[in-house]
Amino acid sequence: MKQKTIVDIAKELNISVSTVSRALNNHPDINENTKLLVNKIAKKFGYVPNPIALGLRKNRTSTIGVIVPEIKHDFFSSAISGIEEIAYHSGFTIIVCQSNESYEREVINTRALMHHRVAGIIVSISQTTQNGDHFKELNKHGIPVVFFDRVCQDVKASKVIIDDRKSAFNAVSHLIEKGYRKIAHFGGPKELDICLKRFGGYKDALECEGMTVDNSIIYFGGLHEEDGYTAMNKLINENKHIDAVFAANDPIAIGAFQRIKEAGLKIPEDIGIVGFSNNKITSLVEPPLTTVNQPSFNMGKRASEILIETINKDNIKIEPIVEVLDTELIIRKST
Amino acid sequence: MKQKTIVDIAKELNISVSTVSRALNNHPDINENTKLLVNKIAKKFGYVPNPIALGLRKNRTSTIGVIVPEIKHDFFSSAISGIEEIAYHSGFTIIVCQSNESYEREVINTRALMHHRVAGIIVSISQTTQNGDHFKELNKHGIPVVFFDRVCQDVKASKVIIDDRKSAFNAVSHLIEKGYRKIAHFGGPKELDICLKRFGGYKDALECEGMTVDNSIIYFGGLHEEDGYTAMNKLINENKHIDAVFAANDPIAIGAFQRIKEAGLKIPEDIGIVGFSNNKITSLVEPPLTTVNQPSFNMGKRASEILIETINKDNIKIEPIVEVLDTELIIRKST
DNA sequence: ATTTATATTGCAAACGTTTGCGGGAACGAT
DNA sequence: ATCGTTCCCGCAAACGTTTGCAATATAAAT
Repeated sequence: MKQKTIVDIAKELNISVSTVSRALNNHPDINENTKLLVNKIAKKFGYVPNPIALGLRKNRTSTIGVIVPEIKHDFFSSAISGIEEIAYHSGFTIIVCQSNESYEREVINTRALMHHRVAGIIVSISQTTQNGDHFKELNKHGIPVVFFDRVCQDVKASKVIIDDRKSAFNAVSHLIEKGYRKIAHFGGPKELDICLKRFGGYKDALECEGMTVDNSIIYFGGLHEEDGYTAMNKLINENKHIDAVFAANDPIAIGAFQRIKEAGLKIPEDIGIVGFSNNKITSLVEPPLTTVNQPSFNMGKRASEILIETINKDNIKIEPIVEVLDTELIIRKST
Repeated sequence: MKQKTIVDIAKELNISVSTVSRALNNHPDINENTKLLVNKIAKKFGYVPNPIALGLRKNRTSTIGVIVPEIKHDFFSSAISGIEEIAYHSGFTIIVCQSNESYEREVINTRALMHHRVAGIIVSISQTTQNGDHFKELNKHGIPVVFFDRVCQDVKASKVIIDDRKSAFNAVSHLIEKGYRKIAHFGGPKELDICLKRFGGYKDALECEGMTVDNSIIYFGGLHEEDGYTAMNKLINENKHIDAVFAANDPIAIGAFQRIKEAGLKIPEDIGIVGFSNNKITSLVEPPLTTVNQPSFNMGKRASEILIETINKDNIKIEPIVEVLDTELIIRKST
């Protein structure tokens, strides 16, 4: 079974394809009556414009590329959900790629999307990305980019972010307020800007209260559970005395959490703990974790909206938008 | 900046585009030497074939469509991860859509992917899908489909599934073995085949031990946490005495879990509980949940592999493959 | 009646590929 | 010298659209 084309419609009505094309696009040159006729036949034929032919003609498709480090992570999958939701209602489809935290793969994906002539790209960069040249290439080809959460500082593009520093500041201030005094920090990879900012917020909070930052209870590592676990493990083995942990994200917090429980220490009495992102899981562990709510779904939605606006503005150069979404400290039983 | 095309290469070498095309495709008609030349210039120009032009010509792209109920659910996002992983290494990109458990949207997505001339589609159907006609349309257009987990029985297509009945049987048998006698079942929507099968396994296990199935402690509802919570809530309010719960999936189990704890009942002493899917979270609650491990990532991978094989076999009609992946009962502290 | 403006349509090129067919050159065989 | 092969290459159509330009018809203005 073959799809009908405008050629079929043209033949059916004994008119030219150009007239059909214009009629379908509601071009003012075309007689209202023929428009009616054309649309009637189009409906009858179940005509759907071929997006590929269109893509070839316009040298651009109505597809949005999405690159994230790992699809299966809570934060990213709900962001993708948000992106898809908006895209769907605007007639765009999304192509999803994962970089697996590898710079090389991110570059390959970016190029592949470019060659696919996507209308735009939404990306949260990989841990190992130090250089944004591949995104600058996109600009040269007129493909707009929107970053979310993990942004590339040296690329001029719209960004949807949160105030990591302030959010971390609030989280740690809360710990201090609760009376915790020896607060460890389990950070993510130093290469990641957001991790540095969260670390910055941690320092701000301590200094704000005249407390000293003690480098011997600060660790930087990966973003996963095992990283939190090993950090906590070290602390315990080395007999470092702490009474609270501020983790750069929830998985790290959960890892630390497990090691703390294994050690027979009580949360929040012996050790307080706060995570970052408000992953589903944080509300379900016992005790539930205090964490910073990061509006993943909405970040995806906003990124999608901004990108689509930019696409529709077309050639008009618009200034990049930097949108900072609100976070909220969710205080639960772990502090 | 414009991408170079084979026309540019042809001009550069003063040969025809057809020769360039054939040279790049390693056609036997072409002289080895010119092949070398063409490839040299292609490399020099950074030539990348335009997938859109190719798509138009072949009336098919190298894109795989994926339709899932909700991207953000653990099970689906890791399946997508697996799909993408395989697709990436085979030179395919994936377009991801979500049906939001809506039949209508699933149909729309299916059609949209068809019009996008995807090479094939991987799908896990929505809760509300009773009818597979939209998938049969795909067959008519020669677009292969692979179902995973939630399959459409009346459509002839490859499937990657688990043995839901047997897995449920094992889970419930385990409960019985542990000495539980009044085992409730919190099922998902009856429209969903996998839920019926899990219910079937539950019954099998009871009957196998000569126990009677008591409809008053069996509930069917949604697949979410709140559904498990309300089911458990009812049971408690109505003073129904049970000593174990077999839930159709992990979120339901977690919901029940929370209500049980709220009631001050001890797990596993007062009530045993087993879930289904081995979502990340089940290992982190206290006590960790016994559950059935469902290899989501691998299901995605296999679905992807099978689809790509089918695509590459092209016109050759191959018999649908039904692949049943192994599950494993993960026994933890909740039973 | 002639010119001018307006409304409506069609022609053909273009987007970047692939591919069936035809054809010239070189070579060996007769 | 003629023929048949083999090797290599080019022409042109095709995939489904859009769009600048030309063309026709009709109406209005002079």
